Amino acid sequence: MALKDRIIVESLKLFSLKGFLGTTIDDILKASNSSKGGFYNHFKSKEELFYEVLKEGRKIWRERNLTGLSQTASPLANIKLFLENFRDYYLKDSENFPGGCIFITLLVELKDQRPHLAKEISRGFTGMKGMIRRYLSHAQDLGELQKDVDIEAMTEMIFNGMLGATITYNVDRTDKNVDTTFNFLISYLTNSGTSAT
Amino acid sequence: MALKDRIIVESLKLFSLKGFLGTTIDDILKASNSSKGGFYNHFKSKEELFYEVLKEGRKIWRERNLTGLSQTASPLANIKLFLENFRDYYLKDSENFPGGCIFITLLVELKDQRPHLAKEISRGFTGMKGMIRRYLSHAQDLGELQKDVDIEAMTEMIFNGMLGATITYNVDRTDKNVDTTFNFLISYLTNSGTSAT
DNA sequence: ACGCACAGACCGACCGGTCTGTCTCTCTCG
DNA sequence: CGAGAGAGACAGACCGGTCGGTCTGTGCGT
Repeated sequence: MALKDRIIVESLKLFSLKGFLGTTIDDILKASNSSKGGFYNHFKSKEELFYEVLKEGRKIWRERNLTGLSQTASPLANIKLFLENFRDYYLKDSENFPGGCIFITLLVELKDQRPHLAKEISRGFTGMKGMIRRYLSHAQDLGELQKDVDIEAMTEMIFNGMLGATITYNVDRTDKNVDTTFNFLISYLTNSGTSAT
Repeated sequence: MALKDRIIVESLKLFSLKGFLGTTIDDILKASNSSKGGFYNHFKSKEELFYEVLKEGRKIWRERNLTGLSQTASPLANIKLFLENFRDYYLKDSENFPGGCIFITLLVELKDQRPHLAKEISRGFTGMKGMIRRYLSHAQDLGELQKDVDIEAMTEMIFNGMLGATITYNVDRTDKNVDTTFNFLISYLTNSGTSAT
């Protein structure tokens, strides 16, 4: 693998563990077996690396969470699959994210210290929340969800539940809590369906 | 106010905004209008300050969240009051926590960089989750909650929902999302009660 | 006169970033 | 085909600034 890619991949892991400001250039150089000259030949600053790492992180996020989702499947099935993907293939991907979800780590670290970088991260969260809302709304339109379900409240609840479970998992690294939360969300969706048993 | 207290109070705000490692001694000295000599006369290291700030933060947390809770009231009423306290008096306390909940900020920052400090923080979260579980369990014993309610799942859901909503609020500072989430949790508790309307 | 509370100069370590130099690959021209 | 010039890739010394922490000194209350 070429140096530039090696730097990005190793930085992704380091940022996930120590954040952006907490990771030094020397940390990155050691992990990617390079030097200052090698680094600044490919990136004009640490901040430019940030954007490239964010792009790579998002690519992996999509691979883990969006595989299997389809236009043809029902919206309700899609959102359940998304929750399962997130739980089984994203959260527990300690290969790419040894310190847990990199987006939360960076968002919390940078929101008041580098607002312009944090803003870029939060666009991803806005997008994810929008996706949840669209699926729910579409499901209700198709009659898959009961008419009296409050789409906005359910969106917030699913989103915040996922966020909280992610942090809990990042900290204690046990499956139990996160599995319990995701199972609750999935079964709540099932019970809100029109063919609830 | 004496210098030591001034340093602790200002550090609380700064830690909430920039984290522990992101806040420099000079930041603290400027905010508390002091000098190196003044600081190290009261604290033998930055890490010692951490513990004192954590203690102060917890004191404020208890003041905001536990007022009104009583042994005599019903457990279900207590947990609902707790949720309202958290939403109205703790989360929105930008006086003491201008950067949002200090415990989450510090936990995310330190979990892989200063594990022994993070461990101390996470004890607080464990305690809060235990409190929720005890209230729910007690409520079910008293017949306030339906027998088929899964206490463990509900505990995780409330806890993770609060956690997620707190981060969401820290980032976008709008009441709407957090209010929606807390209203959902409170009404879900109500609907799980034996006297549900 | 003694001791606590504080001020601020100072220290070695480390930060992000620059700069010079070397090595190697490729393209050009006789 | 081969010599040499140019360019990109990388190594590492170096720079000014900042970090947490130390040390000396000073003023003040007792």
